Amino acid sequence: MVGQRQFDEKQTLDRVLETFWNKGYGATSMQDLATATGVQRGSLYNAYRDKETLFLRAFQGYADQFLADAVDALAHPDAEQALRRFFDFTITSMTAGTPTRGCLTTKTATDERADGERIQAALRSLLDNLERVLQERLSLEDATARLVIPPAEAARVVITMTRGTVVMERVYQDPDRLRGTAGSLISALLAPVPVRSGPGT
Amino acid sequence: MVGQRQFDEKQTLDRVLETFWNKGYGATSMQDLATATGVQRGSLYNAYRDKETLFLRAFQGYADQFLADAVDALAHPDAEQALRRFFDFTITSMTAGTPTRGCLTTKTATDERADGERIQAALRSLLDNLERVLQERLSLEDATARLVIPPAEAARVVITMTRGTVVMERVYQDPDRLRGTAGSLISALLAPVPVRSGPGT
DNA sequence: TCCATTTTTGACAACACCGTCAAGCTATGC
DNA sequence: GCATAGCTTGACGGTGTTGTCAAAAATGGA
Repeated sequence: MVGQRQFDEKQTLDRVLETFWNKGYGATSMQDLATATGVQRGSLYNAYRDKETLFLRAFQGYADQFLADAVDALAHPDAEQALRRFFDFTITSMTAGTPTRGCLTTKTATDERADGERIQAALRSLLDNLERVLQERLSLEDATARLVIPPAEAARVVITMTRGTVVMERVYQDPDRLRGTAGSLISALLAPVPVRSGPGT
Repeated sequence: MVGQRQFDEKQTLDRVLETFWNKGYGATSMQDLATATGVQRGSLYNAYRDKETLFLRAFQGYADQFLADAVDALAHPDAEQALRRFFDFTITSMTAGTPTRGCLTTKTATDERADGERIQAALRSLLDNLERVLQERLSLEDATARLVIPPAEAARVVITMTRGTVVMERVYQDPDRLRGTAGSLISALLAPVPVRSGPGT
């Protein structure tokens, strides 16, 4: 292999992701990415064809990590705790940085200039996967025993709610408020732990 | 008064609003607004100082109307129907147009280029007002009788949820799905109508 | 050592954007 | 009818953006 790539691809994609995350897809220029990565604009074009393709590369890494972290958060034996950890994870993620960076998926979804079909598909894919793992967790018996609506519906409500918290974060910049609202939703979704009067069914 | 304004201000602001709504704040240029309104760019600068001020003017009209429509939707004697109408109104609003225009408030909130303090304040104001009218409605007795969480918390959950549906609309473009998710949330928030065994308290 | 291949680099064309400004126009009030 | 204040118009400077390209540099293999 001659004429090897002279920049660290992983590190570059990390910084590209960070830049897109902070500034949003539409507002990020190739020059911004060049500056952030230390890789010349021309090299980025050469390596990734265009801005959209570069975004998709970076987004893929983000999506994989996000999904894995979500699965981790949900892996708690108590359904209520699992949900709380799930919301906590998303809120912590979106409120990192100064100023807070928000949620890359949501920012991109609402960015009029991120209207490429491939980008839309990538967003759908991530949300579909999140809904799937959430539904799987909520289908475990400890969850179904307390859920006041079917797991599939609850999963969709929770996913939609996380998207909502992202928007509220943008407006109010108050993580505690978000956690409070998430807690309220959890209270509504889960009935109180049934008092067991014996080793019944 | 000499040298009168030569364009219809109301019509102009309507078209400005429409353009911002369709394209988003950041992606709308003054030239776009000039083209959409038929008013020259220079005239717009002369009349409204700059893009942000022009946006605020147009947004004020939008916010007033939105709030009034929300109050209308909530003015139903049955709490469940009131909530359903509320969600229905927001979903209908955001799915109008082709392609669907989404929600102006949410698009603006997540637009990195709409970071002016006045814009942020305008967004907060609208959401605060919405939360207030929602809380008032949910504090009526027919609602409190069925709500599984306090009215203030429920109002915040519902507002956050509407923001979430906006994002989901961007990604999936499926109004029925949104209505379904809203319905699921309503089911969770409201306990079944209590069976009255008599004219008790 | 030298060649072939890929990357890097800096410059380029074309376009869009913002905000300003001087000159021209218009309508009101005298 | 005319002066004048305010609106309109078109052009300008400066900046930023995207994507391309030819020339230079780097590198592994023959």
